[in-house]
Amino acid sequence: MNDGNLRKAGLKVTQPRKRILELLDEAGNKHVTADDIYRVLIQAGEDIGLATVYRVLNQFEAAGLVVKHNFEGGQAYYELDSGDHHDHMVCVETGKVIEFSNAKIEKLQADIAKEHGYDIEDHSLVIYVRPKQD
Amino acid sequence: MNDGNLRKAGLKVTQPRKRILELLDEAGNKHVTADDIYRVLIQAGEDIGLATVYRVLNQFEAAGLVVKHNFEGGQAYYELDSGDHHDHMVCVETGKVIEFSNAKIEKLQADIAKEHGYDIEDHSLVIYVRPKQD
DNA sequence: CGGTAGCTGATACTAAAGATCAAGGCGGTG
DNA sequence: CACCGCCTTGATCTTTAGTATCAGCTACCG
Repeated sequence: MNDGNLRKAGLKVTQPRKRILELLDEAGNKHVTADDIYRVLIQAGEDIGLATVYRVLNQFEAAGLVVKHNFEGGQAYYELDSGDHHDHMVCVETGKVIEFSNAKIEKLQADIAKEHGYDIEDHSLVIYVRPKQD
Repeated sequence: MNDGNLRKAGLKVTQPRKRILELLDEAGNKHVTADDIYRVLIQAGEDIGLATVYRVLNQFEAAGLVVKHNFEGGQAYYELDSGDHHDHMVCVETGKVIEFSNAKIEKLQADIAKEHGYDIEDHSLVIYVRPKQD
């Protein structure tokens, strides 16, 4: 199935890599940490090392299979790269993460970079929000 | 001079706190890490502990005196809070950091949050760029 | 099948940051 | 202006995220 993705990335189709890819797929648009993945797999009786999880996630990122986010709080969060770029809104009360994308904002960013003589390589926009109350 | 800021924050005006505040002031809009500060102060012959630097920076942040940025790369960067919010553009080649602010982007963010039933608490926008070449 | 290059898990290690605690300094009170 | 309490400090230990190392294993090409 997804094995093709691994092959295309020049990675051997091994048990740990398949499992991690599956798990990321199941997670959908939930964002998980390396440790989350490790604990779920251990719980499931897999014989996997934490180092492998970090290694594999780095390889996946380099291969463009996953995207790594550095929200606040030290740990990196990962999600499958769905292809369409999006930004994140994190609720500071519930921890919920909402994805969104807005073409105008993207455009404005490109403009600003150009004004300063740069091209955009990448960007990270995180809006920290709290439930509207009135 | 700046001692008032410390007092207002309910912090005793001590040598380390004065030194760190001075140093942040001198740094201007350059962004420094806790370790940068520590090394400069040690170099200057101060008798200061790294733990103190971290502690004081956290207190400053809580007091709203400084802003903490989590760019990529593990270390947190600090700068004096000038009051006017701005975002950052980081050159991936030179490491240069450019500050900018754009009212339209701010507005769009507020709109997006509202659409989803949230109010903005804070936000972080970092554009990673590289010099335009043609 | 069999060889080998690439992968894995355990473990040791590094770096950023926070916790602990005895000793010291700030600043209010007299 | 000297004293004393309490906040602060520096040294050090601990924690946490992530990387490096390396002997043994495994996918996959023939």
